[in-house]
Amino acid sequence: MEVTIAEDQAIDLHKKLEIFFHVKEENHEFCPVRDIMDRFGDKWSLLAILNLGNSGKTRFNELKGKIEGISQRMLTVTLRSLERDGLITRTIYAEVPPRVEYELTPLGKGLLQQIMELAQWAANSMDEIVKARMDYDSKLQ
Amino acid sequence: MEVTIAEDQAIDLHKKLEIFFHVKEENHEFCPVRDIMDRFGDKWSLLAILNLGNSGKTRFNELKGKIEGISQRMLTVTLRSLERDGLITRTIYAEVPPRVEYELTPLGKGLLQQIMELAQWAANSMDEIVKARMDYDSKLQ
DNA sequence: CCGTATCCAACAGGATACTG
DNA sequence: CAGTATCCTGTTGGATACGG
Repeated sequence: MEVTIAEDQAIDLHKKLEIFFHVKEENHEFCPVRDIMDRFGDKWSLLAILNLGNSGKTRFNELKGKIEGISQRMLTVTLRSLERDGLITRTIYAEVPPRVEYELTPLGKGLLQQIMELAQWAANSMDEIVKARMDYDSKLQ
Repeated sequence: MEVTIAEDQAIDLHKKLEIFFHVKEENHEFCPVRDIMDRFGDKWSLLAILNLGNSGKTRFNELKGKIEGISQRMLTVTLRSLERDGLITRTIYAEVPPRVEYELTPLGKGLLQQIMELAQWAANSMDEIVKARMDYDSKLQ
């Protein structure tokens, strides 16, 4: 029974890969993995998404406090990029002092789900990776 | 019924986020998202994993041909890094000319599954992102 | 064939100072 | 408060040449 499930998953994965590579051949310019990495492979985007997911509607400096180590410049750059891609909204309130709030769009929440899956895999696999790395390094003297 | 499912998912996601941020607080040095990006946020790692998943056991230059645009240097660097983390194996055959084959480990196959999920999300969301971007840019004159 | 070594350009991103 | 502008450094990764 377990074997059957594993086999089904393997077949399913292989089909996905076939589709994926087929799409790639049809349209030479279109490669989802490259696109993912180009858009979210920077230092701060995923962390911003994650914190907005956890906190809901959040102000600029509030967010800056939550994302440890980010500079004001990079938070601005990151948020503008996410806004441009339709992953977050930016709401300006005409007050003094000014108030600006950021929030995930439905699209952004979809990405958050994917990030969480990946983060969970990473969390679960971390021990194994660290162990593999130590083994590898120890064999180089 | 649909609403119930959506609510369940929202609750599930929120629980995951709570756990995630709780872990982060307990161990200040441990942040899966940062770790993911540090390890796989480079230009070539995910593409290498993806191609090894599609092709199975693959030789160095064979892989170089499949990953469009990668230099010899970067393929070496990328493969070494993945090997160090226990995601791929490197098998050297004592022949002339030398033959070296790379293959995903079970751990690497697990990562592949995650990548595929993310790639599928990206593929499905690409139209929406492109549209959002065009809207954003058009509003800047 | 499968690398390593060296050099170098491009760019991400940090520090700092200034504004509406 | 929420940015923008400017400068500057470190790292990524491409090109090239060479070695086992």
